[in-house]
Amino acid sequence: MKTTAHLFKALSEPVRLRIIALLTDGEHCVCDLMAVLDLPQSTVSRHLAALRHAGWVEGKRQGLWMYYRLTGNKSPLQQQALALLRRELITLSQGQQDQEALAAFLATKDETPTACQTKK
Amino acid sequence: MKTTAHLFKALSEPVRLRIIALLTDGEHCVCDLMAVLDLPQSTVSRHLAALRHAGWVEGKRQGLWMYYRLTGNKSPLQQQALALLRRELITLSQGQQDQEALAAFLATKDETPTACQTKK
DNA sequence: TGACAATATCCGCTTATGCGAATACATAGA
DNA sequence: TCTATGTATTCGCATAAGCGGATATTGTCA
Repeated sequence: MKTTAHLFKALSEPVRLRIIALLTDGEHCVCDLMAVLDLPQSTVSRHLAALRHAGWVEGKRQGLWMYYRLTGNKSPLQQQALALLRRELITLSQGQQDQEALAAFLATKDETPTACQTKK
Repeated sequence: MKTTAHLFKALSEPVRLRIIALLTDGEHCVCDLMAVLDLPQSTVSRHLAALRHAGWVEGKRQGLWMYYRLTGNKSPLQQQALALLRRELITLSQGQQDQEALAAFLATKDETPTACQTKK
C-alpha cells in the first residue's frame, strides 16, 4: 500500500507531469527539458530523480548527456496509469504548449551545432 | 495540470488508499473507518476531508453519522483511475486485512445496539 | 593531464503536510 | 433547554518536500 502511494506521490507535482508528457513521444536529455520547462538545472534534475526513484523513468548516459525515457519494464498498474495520463495530458493546454516549445527548441538545436550551453 | 497533480496527491497517502479500498463496496460512517484503520478520529476525519476536497469521496449526513462513499459524478480520468486502483488494492494484503477487519467490526456492531461510542 | 560541458547532489531556507489532543459544531433525545 | 454522541476543525509541533545557488561528479577532447 505504501509503495502504491509512493507511485502516486511522484505524480503529484505539475512539473513531473509535464516531464512525463514530454517523454511520452521519446527520450530527451536534461537540457531539452530545462529549455521547455524553463527551470534551473538543479530543479529539473531533482524532479527526474524523483520520477526515477518511483520507477516512472529511466536514464541512460550517452557521453555527457543523460537521456531519460519512460521506464520500459513497468508494472501493470504503471502501464495502465500511464495510458490514462497520456490521454489526459494531451488535452491540457500546458501539455500542448510544452509540445510546441519542445519542437521549437529542437529546431534551433539542429541549426546551432553547439547545442546546449547550460543556461540559468 | 495542477488540478491533475492535485488529484494524484490525494492518492499519495497509504491511509487514504485504504479508505478508498474500504469504500469501494459501499458507504461507511467515520466510526466504521476509525475502527478498521485503528486511528484517532481527527486523523480519519482529516483524511476524509482531503479526499473530499480532491473530489474522490462525498459524504452525506444521516442524523449524527456522516456516511462517506466514492463520488458518484466522477471525471473520466477519475473513473478510470479508480478502476485501476480497485484492481490493485484488492491484491494487497493490507487491503484484504482491512476488509476482514471491517466485516468483523460490522458483525459486533450488529450485536451491540449501542453502536460506535467514539473511542481513542 | 587540464579545461570545459552536462548532470547530480548538497546546502540553507521556506512552505506544505502529517499527527494527536483539544476544542468547536451539529444533531438526537430527554 | 441540557446532555450526550458523532464528526469537523484548530492548535502546536515534527517531518517531508520544494526551491535555487553552489559544489561535486562524470565524461570529452585537446
